[in-house]
Amino acid sequence: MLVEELHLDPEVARTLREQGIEELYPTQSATVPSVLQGRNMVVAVPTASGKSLIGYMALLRAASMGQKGMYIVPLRALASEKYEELKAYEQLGFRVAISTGDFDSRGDSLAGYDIIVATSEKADSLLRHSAAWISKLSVIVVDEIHLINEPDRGPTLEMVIARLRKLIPNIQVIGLSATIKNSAEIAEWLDAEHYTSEWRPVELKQGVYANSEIFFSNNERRAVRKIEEDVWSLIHDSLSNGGQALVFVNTRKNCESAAMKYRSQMRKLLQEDEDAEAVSDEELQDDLEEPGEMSSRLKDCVKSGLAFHHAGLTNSQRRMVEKLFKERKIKCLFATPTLAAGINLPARTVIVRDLYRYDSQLGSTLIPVMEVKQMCGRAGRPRYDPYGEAIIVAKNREMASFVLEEYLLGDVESIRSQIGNERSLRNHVLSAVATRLANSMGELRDFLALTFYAYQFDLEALEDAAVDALDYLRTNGMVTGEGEEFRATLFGKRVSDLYIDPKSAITLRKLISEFRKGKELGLLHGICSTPDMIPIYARNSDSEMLLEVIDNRSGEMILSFDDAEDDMLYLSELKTAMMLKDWIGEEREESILKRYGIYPGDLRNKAETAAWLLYSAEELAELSGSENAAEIGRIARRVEKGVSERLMDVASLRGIGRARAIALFSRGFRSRGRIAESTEEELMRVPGIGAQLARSILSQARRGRRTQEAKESGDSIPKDWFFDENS
DNA sequence: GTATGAAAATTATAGACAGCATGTC
DNA sequence: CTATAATTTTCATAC
Repeated sequence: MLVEELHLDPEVARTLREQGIEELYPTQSATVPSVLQGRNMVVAVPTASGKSLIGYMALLRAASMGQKGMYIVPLRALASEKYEELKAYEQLGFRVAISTGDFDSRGDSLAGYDIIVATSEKADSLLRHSAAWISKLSVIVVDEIHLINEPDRGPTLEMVIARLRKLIPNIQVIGLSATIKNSAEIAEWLDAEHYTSEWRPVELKQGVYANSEIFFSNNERRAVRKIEEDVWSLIHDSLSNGGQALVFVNTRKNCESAAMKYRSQMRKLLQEDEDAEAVSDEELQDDLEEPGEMSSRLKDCVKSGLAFHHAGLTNSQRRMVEKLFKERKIKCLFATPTLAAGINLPARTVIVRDLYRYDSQLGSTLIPVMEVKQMCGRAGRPRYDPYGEAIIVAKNREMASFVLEEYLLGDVESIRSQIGNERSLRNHVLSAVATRLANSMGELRDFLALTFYAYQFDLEALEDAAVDALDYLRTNGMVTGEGEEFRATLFGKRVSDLYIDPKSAITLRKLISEFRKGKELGLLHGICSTPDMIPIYARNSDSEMLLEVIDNRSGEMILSFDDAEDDMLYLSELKTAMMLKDWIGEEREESILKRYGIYPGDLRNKAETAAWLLYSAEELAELSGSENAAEIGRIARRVEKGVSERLMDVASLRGIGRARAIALFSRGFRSRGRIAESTEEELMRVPGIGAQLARSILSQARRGRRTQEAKESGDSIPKDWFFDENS
């Protein structure tokens, strides 16, 4: 179908043509006309088959009628990707915004925008804050709607959809899904049309490799020349035909060791290829320069034309690796599932090396068919590759026939609502009550009736579980009111707004009242014991050291080891707390990474989460009138930046983080005042500070001197912790 | 007693959202 | 088809 047959606004049609979209893909032709009539739609098709455009059309239709639309995605990185794509439509006069936890469009409010891209949690948070513009939404596009099946994050997505449908009964819902067994059931739940297809713009050949031979699902076979070992043979096969390879493995360690292992072969291969473009030194210097052994291994690999990609990399390292792969300066990439469902990074050849993955609950398990399909779906770059090839590696013939049967020809799993669990209900029941969506059991029931759970299973059971959650919230002072009517307390409302788990809030409350000077470790440990923080893993060999800390520093703790339900878990929490303590000490990052056996990405993630929880603790402390609020706030800011008490003054300058604060301090610039008295030339002699930054911090320091005193603020008014109600 | 090396036992294991106020080389 | 790689400990053997 041609774009002009859609009878679009001529301006919209012209913009599409400018992007090279003249003719729609079959998937789009089959769905866009209905979408443009305002119908609900669930589209379950492979990745990279032009799903997003279906959503964009719905958003553009709404915008051209003066209404708002929201595009909901599961990852921050995806939000940026969609935001960049949607910005192309700003020339039509529409305004596009992005809103995620770490990045917001400039401007005070989202009210002035026509299209808003947000993560599911951010969308939930916006709903909790009851922004007035929400009622102006006329369409939501839910990308990767099958993630409703995720135990941790699925409930949020499901609740956001249910809430928006409750709030705006006529809202148009576009659900974009991977191919799953029961996508029709999702469509029925949403009163939507249902479309599913296996069509892709690039042909995909899927096969199993065993004994130097690939067996394709279409019954073709191909022998692969064996070079040293199986995986390298497959990579070599693809690369020597001008392709790129993306190899999925099951652990970070495997990911790195595989990349390291093939460096020399890769270099040899690159030397034979004349038009191979090497990675320049500047690129290596600027963007991959991070402390730690992993970072130097990564640099080593990139120089050889291959790389690894997992969540232990910092975000800048990840973006850099992705960019180099897109530019074809990296020919072969080993990845954990980070790349399976993440941003769009296709390769000619996808190799699935491992089908088993360790699960802390179940031990070693086969990974879901859906996930393998997602990985395989990354094969074949539209417009560049003639076809894509996805190959699953099997140990032997028996395994190969199992793989063919179950993974290549078999059904994809069904998805199930996950909101029934305790954690999900205490979170979302609180938010429903706090936003006045549900003021009584009847209203709560009406709301729950709109969930996929109620559609798929049974509203009665859900209601019973919700009553339990409500009791929990009541006994812990977050919900009040007897009998039929209930409402959130001030405490409950704040917990909902801060977006923390009610269970975390209860821990924070204890920490706030029992925190004293000298109990920083205890505070940090308490933060690490909340369900919102996933602690770093404590190895067996860490136990001795950790138990010693418990013996010698029990005075610094707030939650004691003796009361712990799970000893190993307590040790993990304590280890995480100690890592954070070092982070806000002046320990070198490199030695922290080594001491705790973690990667730079983990350190940043834990610090970010801890800073958020400490900020929440500060807010709750203020709410209760606790005198600990200010001190907890200071620790929150230190964790955010990773600096010690004495570095705080210098680190409060914009552009100065951990490393530069230490560098400045050690060269005598110990305060903003001291910096204000210096010159740009002097500052530039400090490593890591260039001309631009020197000018910026100098002017900040000088300006800051004048406004310092004005910033002193008064104490908060003490309020009853438990029973103070919403007005 | 101790050096050596192979075999056996043990250890460890993917990912990533949110508050709030603004922006480095 | 409830895995596997890396690391540490154990143990047999030779000197």
